[in-house]
Amino acid sequence: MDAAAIKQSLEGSGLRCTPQRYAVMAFLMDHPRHPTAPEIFEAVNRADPLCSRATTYNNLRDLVRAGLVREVAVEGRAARFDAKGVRHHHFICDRCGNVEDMDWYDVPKPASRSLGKRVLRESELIFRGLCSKCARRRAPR
Amino acid sequence: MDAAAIKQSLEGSGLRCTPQRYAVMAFLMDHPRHPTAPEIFEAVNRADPLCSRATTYNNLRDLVRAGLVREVAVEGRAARFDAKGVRHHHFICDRCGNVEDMDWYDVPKPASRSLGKRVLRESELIFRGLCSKCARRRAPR
DNA sequence: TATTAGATTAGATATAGTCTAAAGTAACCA
DNA sequence: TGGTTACTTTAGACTATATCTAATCTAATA
Repeated sequence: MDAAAIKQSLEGSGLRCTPQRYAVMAFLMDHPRHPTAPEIFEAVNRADPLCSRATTYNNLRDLVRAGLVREVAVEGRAARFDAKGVRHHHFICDRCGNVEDMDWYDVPKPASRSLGKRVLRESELIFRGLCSKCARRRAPR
Repeated sequence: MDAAAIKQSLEGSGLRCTPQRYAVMAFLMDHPRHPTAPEIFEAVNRADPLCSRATTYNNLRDLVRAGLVREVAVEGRAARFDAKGVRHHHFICDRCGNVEDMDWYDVPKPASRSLGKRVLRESELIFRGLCSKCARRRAPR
């Protein structure tokens, strides 16, 4: 996605396109591997040493609020983020903790009785097991 | 679940039943609301002020490794835990962040082509939206 | 241009989790 | 029983992650 498109999606969501916010968004689109907040900060701050931690975190929050970015549900202590692009599920490796994307498919919704008064917005799947690298190590040949 | 049963499940998993480990396990069984690690520590430490933070965290790790406790995948910075009992999915409220249990049902597995060399152990669902309390506040009446 | 709302900054602070070294406890075996 | 060993706990230091604060800057707009 090019600069103009990013700018447009920010402004379309009511966010000013500041250089710092742009940098966060661009990094997320270039790195669809669910980077952690510290990784994002480190990368953005390396490119622009004046961009502070607070700004990076503020922008991540703003982008999530605006619906342009998703915070990924994983265990582990650093928050992980994902620019919303193609829908996908997640595979979390039991052993190394890596989070990988899995093809999207629709999931049967819960019975409305079990849903109660809750308002359902979306359903995502988390698969667990061993990623291909760890599976290879575990059962070599 | 009574004391003997907890003791038995610990020892059946190769863990000594120490007073501190027992306290963590008993707290999790009594509070199936996915408490955070700090909440667990605070409760256990209140009952037994000598039980240290390191011990609580070590025991949580041991219980997860032994398969008696599950670490719940949520965004947010404090780890949340859940004694393994009845299988269930999770509903996370967009607004207040609370994690609630949802009835279990089996989920279609991913195509083996998309799975590749990964080894799948389990699949769990995360529903997102508004919990009943927040839904009421949002759309009163 | 003046006003105002929104953003950014550095650094302090808060919160969560891990590590260390010493001491304590339980299992086991001669 | 006593000795050996592996496991466990403890307090507190330390690290990592995230948020807050107050001052300053920037951009939109009247």
